[in-house]
Amino acid sequence: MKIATWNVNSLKVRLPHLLDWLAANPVDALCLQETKTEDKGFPFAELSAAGYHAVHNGQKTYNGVAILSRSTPQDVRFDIPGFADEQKRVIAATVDGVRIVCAYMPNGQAVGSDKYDYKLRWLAALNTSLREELQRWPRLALLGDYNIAPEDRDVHDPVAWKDQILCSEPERAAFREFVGLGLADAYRLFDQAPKSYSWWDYRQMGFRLNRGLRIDHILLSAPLASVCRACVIDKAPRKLERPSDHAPVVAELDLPAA
DNA sequence: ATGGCTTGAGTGTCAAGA
Repeated sequence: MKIATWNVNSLKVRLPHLLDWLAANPVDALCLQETKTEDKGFPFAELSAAGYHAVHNGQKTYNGVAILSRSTPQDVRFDIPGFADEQKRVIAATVDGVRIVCAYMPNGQAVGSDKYDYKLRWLAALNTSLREELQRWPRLALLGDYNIAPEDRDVHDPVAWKDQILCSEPERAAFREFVGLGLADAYRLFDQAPKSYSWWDYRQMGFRLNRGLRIDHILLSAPLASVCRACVIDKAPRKLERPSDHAPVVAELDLPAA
């Protein structure tokens, strides 16, 4: 079974890239972030033709998350239980017996801003909700755009980014709190090339100069981490014309797919 | 350089991303 996450930065713009990528990478579940559309603009028909079910927590202009899957998604849940939030950032579903939680975590804009406070409250609320989710579904994967670079090795210029948004210590502590739930960073279960990132700024030739951050992650509960065989960042779509600024991340699990 | 690109909204430019 293969599971993946990709912040597409507008599904309408990126649909051709998405369909091409799915054809070349037939994963069993794909989490999307920043669909930036409501259901009426969501390409259910095109994805169905490509062999994928889709569940979507949509929002116009900003945010919006979806789970695509080959098998029928079950027990679909939206948002964070008990956390009042107008922003559509979470959708969860069970696919082939694996609980898939798709999250577009807040950016936070700047350390100390109102949005930063919201980010930290949001991260704490998600953590609380995952505690219960794990009780019910021990085989759980938390995939998405975390908007957190967990360590300095996930940052192209750790000195310039020190204590900045995406890299601040409270954000990194929140990431470690997810790990503290018993989740493992799938990417770090394996040897990886240094300077591996999942996002590059559109400006200043960020991708060509590999000025990036690793902020898109797949965290796996212990029963899944123990059967994880590989985790890769696929930079190919980032090289296309009009790319998303994020690359997909894929984890391969030694589990039967439907 | 509260900048640079990109998107969506909407037809002016601005908010937001990371």
